[in-house]
Amino acid sequence: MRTLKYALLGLIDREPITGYDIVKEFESRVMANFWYAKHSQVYPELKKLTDEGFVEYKVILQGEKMEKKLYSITPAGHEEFVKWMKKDEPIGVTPKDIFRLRSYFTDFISAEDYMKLLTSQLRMHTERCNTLKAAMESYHNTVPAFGTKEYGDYSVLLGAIMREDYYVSWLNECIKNIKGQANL
Amino acid sequence: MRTLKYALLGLIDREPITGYDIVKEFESRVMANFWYAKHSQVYPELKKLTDEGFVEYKVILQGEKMEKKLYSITPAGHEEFVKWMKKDEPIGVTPKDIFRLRSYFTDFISAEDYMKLLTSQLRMHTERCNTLKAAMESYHNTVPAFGTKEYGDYSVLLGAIMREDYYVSWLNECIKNIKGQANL
DNA sequence: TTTAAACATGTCAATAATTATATAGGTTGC
DNA sequence: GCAACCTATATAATTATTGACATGTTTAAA
Repeated sequence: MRTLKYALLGLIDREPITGYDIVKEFESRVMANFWYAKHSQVYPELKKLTDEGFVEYKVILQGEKMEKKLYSITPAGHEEFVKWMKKDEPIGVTPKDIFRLRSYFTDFISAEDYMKLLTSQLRMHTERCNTLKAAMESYHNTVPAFGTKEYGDYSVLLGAIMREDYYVSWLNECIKNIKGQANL
Repeated sequence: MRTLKYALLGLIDREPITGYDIVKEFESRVMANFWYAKHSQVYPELKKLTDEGFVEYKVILQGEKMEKKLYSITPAGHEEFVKWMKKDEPIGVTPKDIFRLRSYFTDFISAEDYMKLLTSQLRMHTERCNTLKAAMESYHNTVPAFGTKEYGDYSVLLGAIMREDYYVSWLNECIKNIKGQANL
């Protein structure tokens, strides 16, 4: 399906951007909540998109010698991206989750050991949740206007917070269930 | 990290099982909620696990001629699996989500077109959610005892329902936000 | 001034995962 | 009898992803 292709086209369509800055976007608080790629995947894909005529670049200088490639979208690239944006896709397989895999096999672990894992997960997800909620505060309880970049940011941030909230709830539910049975 | 390895070891550790039935487990209502693999990934992995001495198999006959391999765990395999079960791992990167990628780029789509996608997603996730809730009814509001296979099933099913519930809530929130702005 | 961190781009090998192709036996119902 | 579907295993080709290797520049702080 080559989804990375569309992630790159979208970013480049917004404004000209370098490969390096694309990677930084993937590492950002907002984008990392639903997509990411390492630079070793991004640079080859940019090359491919250039070959296909969806993007183009001009070399600019940073300082005296250091070159960077500023990518921008071509008309063909914009068309390709907008076409993909409108496509309604089936939800497909649910994402993999290693901790759930362990939870499924709890018949091979003691309640004590599993409880340690649960509380550790709870701590980590609570922390991530708090980070996301702190980021949300910059919106001051106002939903940005649809059609702006800010609305996209807001919308996925809201989704990420809700996801972490539910995960924390699930972990708490598991802890409660086991405590109710085993007096730990 | 070779997580598939541990998914297979766990299934085989419970009771001897064929590759075909492992694939069926991955497609089942319960396991598909957190892990899956195609047969083309499972068979080579089983071969590898056999070479490594973590599992072994005996050939049995189905009918007159048809052979199948019944895999069972070795002591080394059991040890390897239990060691992994106790391992506390960082939560790592959040799972990728194509619909969220589209939501992030809503500045390239009309409110009408995006609303179509939202309602379609809502329909699909609601349906999945209802299927999961129907499966949950078999527990008759009773949490199975920790340490049983049933507890593992219950625990991940609960998590899956909570996940779909939150996703539906997020979609509804998005729909509400856009309706509030655009009078669609 | 030197040095550490960030900027900037790339390739390669290995692993992980998907899709497609191949083969063949077994069961059910019409 | 045979078609449709399920059981059962396997490989090939392709795509996705990671981690390591490789190289050099610029900036800001110590």
